[in-house]
Amino acid sequence: MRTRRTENLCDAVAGELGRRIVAGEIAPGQPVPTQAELCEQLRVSRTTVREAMMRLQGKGLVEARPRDGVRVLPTPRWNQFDADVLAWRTATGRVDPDLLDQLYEIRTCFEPRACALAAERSDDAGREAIRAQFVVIVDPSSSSARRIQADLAFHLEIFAATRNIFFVSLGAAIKTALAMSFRISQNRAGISGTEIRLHGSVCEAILAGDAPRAEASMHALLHESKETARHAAKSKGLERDDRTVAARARSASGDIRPAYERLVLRRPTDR
Amino acid sequence: MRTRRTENLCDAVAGELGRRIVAGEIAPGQPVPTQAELCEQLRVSRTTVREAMMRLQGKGLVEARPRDGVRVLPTPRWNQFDADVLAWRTATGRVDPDLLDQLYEIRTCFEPRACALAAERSDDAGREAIRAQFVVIVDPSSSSARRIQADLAFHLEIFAATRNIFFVSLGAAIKTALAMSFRISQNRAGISGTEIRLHGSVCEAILAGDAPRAEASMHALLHESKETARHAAKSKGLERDDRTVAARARSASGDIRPAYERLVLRRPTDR
DNA sequence: GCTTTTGTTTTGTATGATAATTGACGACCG
DNA sequence: CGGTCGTCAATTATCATACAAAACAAAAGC
Repeated sequence: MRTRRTENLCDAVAGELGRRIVAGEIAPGQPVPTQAELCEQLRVSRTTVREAMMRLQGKGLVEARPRDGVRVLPTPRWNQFDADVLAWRTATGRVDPDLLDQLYEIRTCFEPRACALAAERSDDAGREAIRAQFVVIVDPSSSSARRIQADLAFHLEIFAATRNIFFVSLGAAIKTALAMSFRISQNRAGISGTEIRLHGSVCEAILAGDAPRAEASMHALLHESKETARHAAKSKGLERDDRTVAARARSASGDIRPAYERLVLRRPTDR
Repeated sequence: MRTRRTENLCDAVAGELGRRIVAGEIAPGQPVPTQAELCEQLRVSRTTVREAMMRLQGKGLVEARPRDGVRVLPTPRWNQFDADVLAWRTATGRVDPDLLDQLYEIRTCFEPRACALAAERSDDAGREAIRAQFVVIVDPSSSSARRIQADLAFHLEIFAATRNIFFVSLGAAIKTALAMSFRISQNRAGISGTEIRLHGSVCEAILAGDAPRAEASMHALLHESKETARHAAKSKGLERDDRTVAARARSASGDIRPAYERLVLRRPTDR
């Protein structure tokens, strides 16, 4: 794997504020605490707060103006296709059924067409990458986590095979939300036989270069998996996943300092 | 209109660097000048350079590491659906035919389905907004600029009518690129009769709540307009548009200071 | 009553100092 | 000869502080 660079302070602060905002703790139009207040609350310098704020500004979450402070922008201004924003939206610990529905709606636009393009344009390496992930999915000895990972990679490899940078970027953006969706679906029952069969159909069609069938199969797969996810989300709203639960607890308590310190594993200099 | 807040230094620097990067002046994997060098080149403080860098980092354009400096990430890591990134890509002054093709490819995924959803879900206000823009498009007395603006608004209103936040956000992201595309198509011949008719067909179908027809009409419109744009882009690559040409000239000369000063209309303190 | 001025609050920018990270190189040891 | 470890230096990361600029509000002056 890649060297996992230690998350720096600015990342942590941006994540903290970003999660608070997308969770709706500060309503659109409302002001975020002033930079001076955030310095105190989070025990970091104003430089760091400002750098974090710049990130949020770049994602369209907030807007700053002198004297008025920093205010949360209306949700249509948010860059919903930003990987961080989408990840923060799924980090609340509970499943947002609205998000799930809207996500399937756009996936239904994209993924069938991506399959068609992949069938037409993929090279040997691309096809092999897709096939390899499918093998893991059907392998009965795969653990649940491993299968979820492969399912995710399967979809991402299809995007990569389209040779259209927008599809690739879209995959990266929804990656986290996709993983959440898969976790919900495969909650404990594991993946259904129907879904495995449909994955196989998609895979075969792409390998065979059969664009229409690839498109149709993915369409069917999305329909099937949407129903599964919806049922799973309704019956029980995903309650374990350590990091997520911790985040929720912190968020509920309103206390950020201890959580922040846990996050970066050290304290800023005490004076 | 809205009060156009004066662009601040950090915005200008982020834009300058962002444009350089997406224009390919610094290849992926290559290092951006160090923050100290950028301070000198752009005549701004390191604070400002760093804040701009944070914005670029948030968009996945670059990654910073101590000792190694800031390096441009490979293009698949870029957030291609970020409004700024897409705007910078279209700010080069010349039309990138590859971008145009890929853009049409994703629009073909999205927009027909958006029309179907709009036909199913739009309320009176939404339908009226779409109709109003169509009226401007067909009005023979509309100026070219006005018609381009209305064409853009027409498509954005359709996204808004889907009541799916992802479509809305997508519209905002591709807005600038869409405008560029329209400018190319309507270069001097104006909008074609066929395109006007197809716009009408889309509009009617949505107002009538006829989802399949709305979808099909938009599909046809995209096909038609793609051909038009491709021809226009081939025959002549869009050569006027003051701001754009200025940006290209600056970019070619490699001199950034005068351009930057023009941008913010004043000099930083000379000491 | 209207305009102007002045003040206040908040973000914006600059500067300098110090800490942390990490790649490169070389010393040391097996 | 080869590998491991430590030292050094370059660069970003963080902090503290000061002042500038913008925007709004209230007071002052006509």
